[in-house]
Amino acid sequence: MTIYDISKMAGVSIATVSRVLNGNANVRPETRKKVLDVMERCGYTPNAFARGLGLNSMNTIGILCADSSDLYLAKAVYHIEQNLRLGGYRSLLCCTGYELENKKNSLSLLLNQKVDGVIMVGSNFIEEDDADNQYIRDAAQQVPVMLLNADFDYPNVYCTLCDDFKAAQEATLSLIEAGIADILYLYNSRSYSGKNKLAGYQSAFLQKDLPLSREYQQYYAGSHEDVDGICHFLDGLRRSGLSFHAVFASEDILATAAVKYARLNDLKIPEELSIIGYNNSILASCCEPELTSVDNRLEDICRQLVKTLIMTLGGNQMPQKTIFSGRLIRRGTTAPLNHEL
Amino acid sequence: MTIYDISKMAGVSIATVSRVLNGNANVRPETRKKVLDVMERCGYTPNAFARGLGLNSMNTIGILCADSSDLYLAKAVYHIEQNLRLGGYRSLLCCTGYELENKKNSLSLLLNQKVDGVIMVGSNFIEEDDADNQYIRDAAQQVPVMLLNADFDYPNVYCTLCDDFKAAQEATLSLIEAGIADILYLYNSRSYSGKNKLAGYQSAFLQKDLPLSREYQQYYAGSHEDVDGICHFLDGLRRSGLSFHAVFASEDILATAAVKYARLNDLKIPEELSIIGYNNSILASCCEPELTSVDNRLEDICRQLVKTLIMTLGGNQMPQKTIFSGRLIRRGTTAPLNHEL
DNA sequence: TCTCGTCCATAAAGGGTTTCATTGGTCGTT
DNA sequence: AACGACCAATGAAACCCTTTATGGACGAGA
Repeated sequence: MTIYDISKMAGVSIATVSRVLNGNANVRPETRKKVLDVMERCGYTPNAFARGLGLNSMNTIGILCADSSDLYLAKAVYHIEQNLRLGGYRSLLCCTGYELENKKNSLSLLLNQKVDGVIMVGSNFIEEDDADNQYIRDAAQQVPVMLLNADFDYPNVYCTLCDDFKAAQEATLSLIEAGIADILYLYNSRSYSGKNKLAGYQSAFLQKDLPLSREYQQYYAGSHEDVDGICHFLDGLRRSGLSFHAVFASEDILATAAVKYARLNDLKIPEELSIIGYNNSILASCCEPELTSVDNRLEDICRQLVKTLIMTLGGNQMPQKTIFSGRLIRRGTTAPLNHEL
Repeated sequence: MTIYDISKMAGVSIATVSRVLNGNANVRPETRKKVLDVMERCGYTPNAFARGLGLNSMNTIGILCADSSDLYLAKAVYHIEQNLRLGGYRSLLCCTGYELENKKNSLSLLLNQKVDGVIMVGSNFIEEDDADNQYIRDAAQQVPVMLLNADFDYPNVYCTLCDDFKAAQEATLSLIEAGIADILYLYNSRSYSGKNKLAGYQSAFLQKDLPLSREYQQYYAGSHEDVDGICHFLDGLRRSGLSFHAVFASEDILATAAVKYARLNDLKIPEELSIIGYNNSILASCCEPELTSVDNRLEDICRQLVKTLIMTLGGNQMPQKTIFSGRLIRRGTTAPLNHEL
């Protein structure tokens, strides 16, 4: 069942059928109806490959993400897919892992598949050594490249992100203003956004004229999902003599581990240990007490990112950077406002 | 840069170039090398659309899942994508939500896109009223349809699943054998696998000649992610006079809420309340104590499912049903083996 | 009559795959 | 040595199904 069959049955040429398919205005209403009727009757759908060949597009966007089973990335992928589909695009998902070589391979896989655009989910796609980012610049030569939560200045690369610096600063300030100065910053990523969070934490101390100690900025190198490992890590810090009355974590899972650590060591939350997480994920509500966490506007970011992409593909000029403000969601692991210890 | 350019530069016909591209054996090694050299030098990659048109396939599989931000479904999608990519296939992701109409729409979206196969992730794709499942049968007419954790008997439909009945039975038995008879079964899905779990729970009571009470089988209708809502739900049950010393939940999130409920009510785990979850997700390790949970072999299932699909696409005859056995992972929310209350 | 729009058809891309025919060489037979 | 059978390697051309540029037919208005 091809466009030829339809054209014959409707008594018109294939060009007219094509015009009907593509909503071209130059078709008399009667003709249009006739063609549509035949299509309907035959259950005809145009061949997607032939269409792709003709239009050089199958309305497909490539989504790159390191690990779509990660709570945060999964949510991002979900919202992106939703928005893309509503905009008439399909989502080709590619999980790359965290190694540069794999990221490059996955990217060229998508480009070979002739996607109309690429979305990179997570700031881990920006490499430390800028020379390594050539693969992004190369891709941007072919299609628009959208970065979620990363910042990269290059033509045809569009960034949509949360101001993690400010959000982290605000979260840290809220702890300081509650009278806590020994705040452990616990993080597990040195990506672009990871760095910004750390910088935000640091800036809060500078702003309050408090001393900043390297020992209070701890990087956890283990698996994202190893809650016990994180607990032990915290335990090790305490045993090594580090004393802290608050933990600010770069991810909810780290904060969750901190809650568990407090539980295991009979520390009262928030009186003896305040905890702030990041991402405001479902883990926040799984904790007892519930986690205070930074909401980094993932849903808004995804919506805006896809909107920018679709507009760009439509030939519109769009801003290359959009920044959202995070916000602190106060729950049970921090003292309520106006509360003095 | 087309196959014509390459053929000219290499001094062969396009047929030969195509043969080289597709690994056809009937090409002299020197000729092959010559062509490959030219391709390399020109950085040539064949046009995916043209290829799709010629082969009627772009090696793409459609993945349908209700909500890829759901912890469990996200993991499934992740493993499926990994295995597909390793097998040389691309993944077109489509999140459908839980409404039949949307599932149908998403499915025809994928079929119009001419995917080589469809994977439905989650037993919620099987409808209660079998007439509604016509959309699956229709799809199976066009491409192989793979169901994850669902059972559906129809030509060209392949099912890979966990024996949830047995796993749930085993989990329930382990509680009974620890001396607990008032076991609340808490579930939030009436899908195929949800029903099997419930039946497994029931059968354990029958097997032990214990009375089975409707009141101990509670369906939670609220949001998957509303931990507080679940807590309140449990609280309501207790207040209404229901007494239970164990909770067996059809999902870890429900079990997590039960842990929280115990915490809020100062119930000792597992002495006063034993809890078993399902899926053995990361939530299990976020709890304190850690959740005993049923591991339903998701990773194995995904691997097998994709293997079956790829073999089927390769023209091999494959079994239409593969069943894995779940296993109970004992952790802190149940009494250790040989422990008598 | 000439011009201009509207509607539609013809045919040419678009870039591969694949069938079929052809060539040239190897091998076995007589 | 001559011949035919057979096979590996290759090329020409058909085919896959659209989109779209070009231009023709036709009717209306000047």
